[in-house]
Amino acid sequence: MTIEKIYNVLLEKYSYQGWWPLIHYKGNNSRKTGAINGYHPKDYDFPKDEEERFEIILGSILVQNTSWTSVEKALLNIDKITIDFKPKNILKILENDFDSFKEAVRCTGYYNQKVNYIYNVLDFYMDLNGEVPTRKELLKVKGVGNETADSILLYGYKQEEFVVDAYTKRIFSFLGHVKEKNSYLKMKKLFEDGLPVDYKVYQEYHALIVEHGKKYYINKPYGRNDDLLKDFKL
DNA sequence: AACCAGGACGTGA
DNA sequence: TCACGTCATGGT
Repeated sequence: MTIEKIYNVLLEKYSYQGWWPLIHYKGNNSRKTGAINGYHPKDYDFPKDEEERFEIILGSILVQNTSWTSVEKALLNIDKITIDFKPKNILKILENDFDSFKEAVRCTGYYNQKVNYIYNVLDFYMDLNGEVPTRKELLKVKGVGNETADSILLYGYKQEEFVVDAYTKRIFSFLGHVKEKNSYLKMKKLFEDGLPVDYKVYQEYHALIVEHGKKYYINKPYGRNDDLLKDFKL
């Protein structure tokens, strides 16, 4: 009940976020905290093809504990050394020009392991043959944890899987909806139980949480200046 | 000049 | 399970 109410407050305040950003999407989308381009507010009909889907998957790995500005740079770097973002051709770059690829993603940090993670996901993706992966299958891939799996499913496959991130934990523990150290799955369930089962709502809510988190939940004590959601504290 | 970023993994209690 | 160290570049 309250979870849904907070969604409406955030949407009212920040409006539509247009996640997941895609580097080749050119629209009327001048933006916003730490973001550059590629957002597509109110349009939930993504990904439109395999290239966009795999760009989302690549981004979900690269953005682990990293700002999106760095990820966008990396994606543009990759774009320069590949024909397109089809997994087949990304794999080709990895096999034929490993060092260039590594250099392309260096700016996102942890680049040694991220390159390996990307290879693992590629390998996994090829075996799918176009099928939609299950959450359990995704989690077996080394480099894909809870949040990355849910991001891939929610934004890459329009599956109703709510994404929980660090800001989600900070905001909703500040509000008193969860205990400080609740497990990922417990928090995920809180949102999935409190919302209509709709991938568009899930996509928008997570993006709004990040936007709000960037504004009030970076510096400790978290939420100190959160004038927007203070009324919802339990 | 610490501190954080749209985390995940391996280890040892 | 759970707490903690590690991975690393770029911003503020």
